[in-house]
Amino acid sequence: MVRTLVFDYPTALEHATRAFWRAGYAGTSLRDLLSAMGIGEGSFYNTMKSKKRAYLESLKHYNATVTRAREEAFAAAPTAALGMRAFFRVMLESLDDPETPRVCLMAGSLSPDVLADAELGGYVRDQYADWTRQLIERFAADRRSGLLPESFVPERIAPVIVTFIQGFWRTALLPHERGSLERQVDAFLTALGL
Amino acid sequence: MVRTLVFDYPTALEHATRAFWRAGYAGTSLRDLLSAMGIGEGSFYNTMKSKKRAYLESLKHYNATVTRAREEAFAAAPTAALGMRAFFRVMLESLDDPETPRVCLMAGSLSPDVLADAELGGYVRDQYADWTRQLIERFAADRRSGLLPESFVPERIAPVIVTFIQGFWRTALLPHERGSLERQVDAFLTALGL
DNA sequence: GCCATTTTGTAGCGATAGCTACAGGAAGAG
DNA sequence: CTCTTCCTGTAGCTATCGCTACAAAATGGC
Repeated sequence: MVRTLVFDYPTALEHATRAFWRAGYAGTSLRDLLSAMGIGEGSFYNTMKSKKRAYLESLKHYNATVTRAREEAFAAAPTAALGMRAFFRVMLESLDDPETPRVCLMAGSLSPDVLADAELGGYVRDQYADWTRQLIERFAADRRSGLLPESFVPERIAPVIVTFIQGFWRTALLPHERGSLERQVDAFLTALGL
Repeated sequence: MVRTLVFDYPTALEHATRAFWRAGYAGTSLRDLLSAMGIGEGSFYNTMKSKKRAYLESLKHYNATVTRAREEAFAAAPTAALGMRAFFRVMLESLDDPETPRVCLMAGSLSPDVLADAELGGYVRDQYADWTRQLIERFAADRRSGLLPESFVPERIAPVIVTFIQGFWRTALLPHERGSLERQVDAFLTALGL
């Protein structure tokens, strides 16, 4: 080794993630990204090699932090039903914070431009498949324990929840009075028997 | 008047609509649009004046045809519950047609780039507000007739359906075996009591 | 202190974005 | 048939896209 990196990689990745989080993949230009990260083209292409890879790394970082916090809220609850409520509560709370973009980086990745790329699309698809599977397993466990009725079929309900969440983030883009989305979530989960 | 338009405006608008429908607002370049419409820049800016206005006209045309067909399927059914089933059936059938884009132009307009523009965003917001109101009124009418139970609160359920539909079109972007989305819709509507 | 190696900033690449200027052609009015 | 009016195609505008070439700067090993 001869010369060391002058910038802090984790910090730069964090800033890149927030830039993508705010404006999406196509909506964030390389110049936007660089000014957010506080580095120049030279450093960027030396470590990231492409905008696409930067997005992939940002997605992984996002999932390791933001998504993880939601999953932990879900897992920490005593029942799957309460876990689901906790999961949505974390999402709703993020909408109260003006510093946090009113979108989800993962939900925003369910778009034609991201899915068109083989590597990005593959990652996103895998993540959603994993996530759906985790929901199913947790619901199935609760059903075996008698915490959920026999009529509750995890394989049927889990995908509906995943789909609703995609709609949730779209709806969050529209102006809403405080509590409107919260009521929607409550009505939705109540209808599902959660 | 001295010289008449050499191209057919309705046909050109139809082609423009399909181009936007396929690739979205930002995803459709002016060159894409022109080749789809079969006209040149001169004719385009003479009648459309801007890409933004072309998109707005395309949105209106889409709503007057595609969206209208869905709403008519909803309205023609004997009950709101059956209407909702019919509404989703029209959407699901469009997914079977390889010629039809696996997206909804209106749902795709619920995106930051479209909402960022005051005129486009205003139109989209109004359409969604109108649509939600129509759903509520129809549900309320059925409830008064005793076709829906007292526990069914239209103001609570209608927004949930609108949100779910946004997620539906996102989920439709992912590869699914035939019937998977159909089962989701059935599970969702059944849970809502429809 | 020097050298080898890596990082850094600058400057600019070709491609494409949405849009405009404008000459030339077509058609109704007289 | 001519004139006036408006439509149409071409050519090119400025700006930005993601990315690269490359020289200068910086640092650990010796």
